[in-house]
Amino acid sequence: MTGPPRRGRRPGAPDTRAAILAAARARFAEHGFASTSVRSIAADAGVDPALVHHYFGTKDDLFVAALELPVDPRERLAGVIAEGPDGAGERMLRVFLSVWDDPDLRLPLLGLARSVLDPSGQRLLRDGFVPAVLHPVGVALGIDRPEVRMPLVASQVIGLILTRYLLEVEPIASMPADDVVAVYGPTIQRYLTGPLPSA
Amino acid sequence: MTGPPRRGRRPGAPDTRAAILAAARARFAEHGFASTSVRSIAADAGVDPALVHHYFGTKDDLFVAALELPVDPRERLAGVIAEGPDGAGERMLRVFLSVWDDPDLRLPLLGLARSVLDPSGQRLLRDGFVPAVLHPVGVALGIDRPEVRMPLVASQVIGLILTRYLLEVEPIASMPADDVVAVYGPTIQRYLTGPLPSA
DNA sequence: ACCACAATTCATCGCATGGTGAAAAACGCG
DNA sequence: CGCGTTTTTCACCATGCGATGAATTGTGGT
Repeated sequence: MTGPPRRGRRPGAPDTRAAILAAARARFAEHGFASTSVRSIAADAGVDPALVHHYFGTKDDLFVAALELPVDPRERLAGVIAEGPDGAGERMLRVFLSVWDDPDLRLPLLGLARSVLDPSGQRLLRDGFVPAVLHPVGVALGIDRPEVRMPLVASQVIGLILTRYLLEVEPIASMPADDVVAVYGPTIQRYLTGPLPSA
Repeated sequence: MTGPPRRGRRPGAPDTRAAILAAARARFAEHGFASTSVRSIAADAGVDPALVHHYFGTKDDLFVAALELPVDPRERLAGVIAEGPDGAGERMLRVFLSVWDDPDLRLPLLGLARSVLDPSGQRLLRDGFVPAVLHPVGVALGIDRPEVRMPLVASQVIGLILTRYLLEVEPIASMPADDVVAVYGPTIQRYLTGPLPSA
């Protein structure tokens, strides 16, 4: 594969890059995009701010580099679809919880979620997550009026994520995943297959 | 009542104050606290930035002045309590919707909600709204384990408010209030009086 | 007309931010 | 060693921010 002599990555100390990425992830996760300064990230990484800009470009570039998700969330939802609409609410919920409890995904997701209220994140959620991730699941499940039902699902999932992981409202934040599924599962299920007004 | 000669408010043009307040409300509602600059507010009001600081003090002072709610939200919830737990979910929902549809409250509430993810707003919601507004309602309703049930209610209400008024996810954003109540009422009701895990 | 006081503007200060380009230090290889 | 590349730092720039205090304008009361 490596045609030419492959001379990249010579010296033995480019883990600084990783340090910067880690610091960026932590900062973005805790304070969101707008309230995070490149300088603070550099300080956390013990590095000159210019170096940050040297490795990753602008602050936006750093943001997407730091918050890039290792896996496509849609893959994880495949299992939900396979078994049809019965119990799909509970299964979806388990997928979301397992994703958020994955240590590799936690910080990137927090970073994205923290920035959900400024314009870019707003569009990402409204024009990206709901129509590109959630809606297809509804279609694949074969439920009626997915364009109505999936936003309803989103409204509860967003509320849950927000209270559990961002605001850390007790006792939701420290509730075992099984209890969360037991409480919210029926809600999601009702939004998926229950009655709708003016149908 | 006015003991001394009452010499206040001499000239006939202090509606500039009101203009500043209106501009502040609009800006805060659209961009939140952090992303709003005093200068932009002054520009909107057609006024020098220093004047803003002259009337209202610091930016934080302006924020609380602009977002002061004309009424105590708890008053509006009184009617919900009176009739007991039956149908309380639907009644609570109607109260929240009527509050958010009140033109006088809309901008202040949006301003508060937009700032819900930075530390101050986070505390306001987690340590203020839930324990000081929602929890007492649960206690007054006489339901069991209100410290668990009311946060559940909060998680759905927050998700609904967010998708309907902040993110404006369709079709939730343009759904008639009656339909909203029909969809979410049973959910809230189940959180109030339905089964709980490990009880 | 004059004066006191409120309303408003001007000119700045100090600070933090994102970004840039050139210089310097560290390092591997021949 | 000494060269070339990479890594890292230094010294800046332009901008936008919140805030301050002095000056200016406007207005009403007497």
